[in-house]
Amino acid sequence: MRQLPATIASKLYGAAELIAERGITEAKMDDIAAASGIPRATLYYYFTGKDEILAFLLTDMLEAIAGEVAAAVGTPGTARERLEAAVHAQIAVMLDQPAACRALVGDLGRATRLPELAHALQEAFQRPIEQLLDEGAADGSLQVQPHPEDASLAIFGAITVAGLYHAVEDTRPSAEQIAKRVLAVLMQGLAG
Amino acid sequence: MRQLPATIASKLYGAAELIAERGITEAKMDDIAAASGIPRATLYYYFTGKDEILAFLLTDMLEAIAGEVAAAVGTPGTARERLEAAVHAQIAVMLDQPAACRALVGDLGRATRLPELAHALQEAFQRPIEQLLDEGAADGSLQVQPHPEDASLAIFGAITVAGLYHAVEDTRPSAEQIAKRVLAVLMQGLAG
DNA sequence: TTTGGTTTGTACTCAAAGTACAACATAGAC
DNA sequence: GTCTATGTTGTACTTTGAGTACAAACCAAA
Repeated sequence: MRQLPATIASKLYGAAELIAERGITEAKMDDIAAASGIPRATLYYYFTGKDEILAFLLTDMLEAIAGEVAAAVGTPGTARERLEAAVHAQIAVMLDQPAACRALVGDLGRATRLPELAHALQEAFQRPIEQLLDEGAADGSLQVQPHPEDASLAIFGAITVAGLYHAVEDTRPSAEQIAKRVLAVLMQGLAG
Repeated sequence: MRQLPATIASKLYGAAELIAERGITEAKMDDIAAASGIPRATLYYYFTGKDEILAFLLTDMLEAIAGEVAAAVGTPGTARERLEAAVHAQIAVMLDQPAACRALVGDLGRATRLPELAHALQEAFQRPIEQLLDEGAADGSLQVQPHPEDASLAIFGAITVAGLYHAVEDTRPSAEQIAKRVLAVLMQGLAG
């Protein structure tokens, strides 16, 4: 995939809705060209094929999430406050591009190989969160986690599924609402 | 899709690994036939196409999860104990068919329309869990949840992502291990 | 042994992904 | 200005594989 001009990148989001609606298989290259306003030949000039278009959307979103999460983690405050900020950040990014989210859940396997995704996720999300859990254990704002990898995975899952669900359904509460509710469960726990 | 003989259904799982590895697009109908030992023409006799094969794997797994979860929920004990049992049950089902899980995350959109999945999930998982949360609030074993829908979504997400992650990676702890760790976070919460 | 569903092989059609390539546009370099 | 690189796009072509058609064989039960 060639270095992508910003104009093209932004136009592509115009096709995300289409891909989300039909799935990448039913969204023909001609349709994507029409929906994005980028001629078919140009698409093939920049991308090796359909899958790479999806891959672009995915990495774009992962980078956005990674960036926002990193920013939130780098903020001053207790580990707990920063964790809350990170959760808000991820949900905000997802709800910012609901169509891309829907397109991606539907066709994840065509955007990336799953083990690579797992790896990218670790870098973008798990690692910073694990660090936060560590720091929280130190500053007392969070509990000590015997298995921080699994804890961060559970956190990521809770956020992501909640975000995706609200991106798929259109009954969309604000990002703040969702984050608040997910955090309520994650922070307080379920036990009575 | 015609009523499927058990012999065919079971053979299909033999193709799940292939589909997981290559993705449904790269797994050609001929390959699926070869991998499952079901002749191509027979596949087309029972299924309208590739997607329906995937749909079969999905509904099969959802039914298994729904069944096990329902059983766990129907058990005697406090709501909390039953919730823990339900979590164990879901993870056990997922790790029982890791290949099908991987195949499905990769190509969810070809197995079902996403809104329908959201709906099926509500029936199979969210509803029983919400009920459990209610009962837990009543018997004191679980906290009162102001937004049980979102709470059950977060629970589902935490479990599912943890399960999928371990199904994709091959560093597979036992279902019990995973369930225990996810539950530790969910029950105790993160706050210090 | 006949009838109706199941199972399977073979041959065919057709949509669309991807490729090839030429024409045109644009912008620095000289 | 004109030359040259690279970017942009239209058009025509190739190829792959999904799905279909259909007939032959196979059962199982009436």
